[in-house]
Amino acid sequence: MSLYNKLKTDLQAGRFAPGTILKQKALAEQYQVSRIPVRDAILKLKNEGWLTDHGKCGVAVPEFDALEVEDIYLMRMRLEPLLQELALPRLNSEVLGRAEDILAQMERSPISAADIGELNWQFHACLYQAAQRPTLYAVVKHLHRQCQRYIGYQSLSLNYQSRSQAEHHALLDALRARDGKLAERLLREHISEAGQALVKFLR
Amino acid sequence: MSLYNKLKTDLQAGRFAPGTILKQKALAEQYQVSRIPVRDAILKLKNEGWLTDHGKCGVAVPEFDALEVEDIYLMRMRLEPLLQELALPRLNSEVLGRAEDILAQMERSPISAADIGELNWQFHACLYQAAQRPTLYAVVKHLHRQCQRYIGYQSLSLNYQSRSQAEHHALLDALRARDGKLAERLLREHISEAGQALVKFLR
DNA sequence: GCCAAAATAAATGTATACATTTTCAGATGA
DNA sequence: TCATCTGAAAATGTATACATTTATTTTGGC
Repeated sequence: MSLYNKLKTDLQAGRFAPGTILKQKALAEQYQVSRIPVRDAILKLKNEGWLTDHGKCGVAVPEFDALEVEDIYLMRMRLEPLLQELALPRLNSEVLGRAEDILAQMERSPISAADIGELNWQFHACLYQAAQRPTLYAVVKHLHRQCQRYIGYQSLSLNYQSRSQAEHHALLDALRARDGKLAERLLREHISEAGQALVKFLR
Repeated sequence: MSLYNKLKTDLQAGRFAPGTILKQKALAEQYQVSRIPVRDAILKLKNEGWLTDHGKCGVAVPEFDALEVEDIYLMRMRLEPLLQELALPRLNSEVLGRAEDILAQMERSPISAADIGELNWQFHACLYQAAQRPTLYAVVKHLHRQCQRYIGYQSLSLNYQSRSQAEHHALLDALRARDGKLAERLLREHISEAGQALVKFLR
């Protein structure tokens, strides 16, 4: 496992408080490697939003930023329905079945908060990939990953989780019925509600 | 000037044919540096779409991909009007004046194709930045930069350029008049036409 | 002659050492 | 007292050397 993965895991787990400033040398010693792999990992993590430049020297673990979350959800609300629409004609029973399986997995308790987030993405990703639009998919995936940074810290209320799960089932039904308009609306609302819940939590 | 900038300039100028496979050692010798800065530059350029992984070994200059362009313009059509709408209430005479100046610069001939692309971005960026939405702005900027890769190779027809410029003026007028609906429609059409022209050119 | 497997070559990943840049505490002067 | 300059310490950038992984060629067997 590369240092990049280790560092990302630790960031996702919240082992570095927001605002913490990380130095290459300190990280190298902490993880028992030289500074070269540290530099590589930092470069990648900066691109993914897990770290930000801190002036000319060092990188910082970004603070929580409600405005950033708002932006991300605004974008998701516009891009994900588009991607789903492009996927709709290509959704066959195999893909729909896989989506169903993932939903079933999410209902098996107990399950960690981090796993819920991952499975949630797996569910949508499985549908999105059917569109065979790598570029659009890559951007949507990137936005999801950005959200993970925030979701990782909070444990979603059980109340929210069950509503979210109901929405997943409704969405899947609409897709099965080839009701594009309905599916689009359901997805937009699904994202909107998740975004509002997260922004509310952050303030 | 860092190697990253040098390499990017050369890629933007089309000095590496699409499909070319680049090796770290070869690049290091070509640019007279060690492999460390080469690795850093490659990592960044991969993230920006200027290079793609080539199996387990080496990176490739990506081929032209009409589907990628289509995706990018579909996204831009949905994100840029949103960003402009958020910017509208904050557009003051200073920002509008700067936008006007940039338009004037674009009309000064002669001007290179690369400069037109850059000025075109400056025009929209100047308006977008007024929204003060760094996250949304960053994604839009990224999509623009991706387009540059394609635009760099073609020299736009004069016919298209004059129409595009007329659209810029119409857009600016709508913004000055605080007509959000009109500005949104004009921008969406502006992007749509640019996308269609580019996709048509690529096929 | 063709395929598989070992040996060789080449490319990338990483460690150490050194160069350059940036930071910051403390001295100096107005 | 405050701003600014300066020099040491610290951080990042880069080169070289070595380790590991991946690609290619060669060789042996069928």
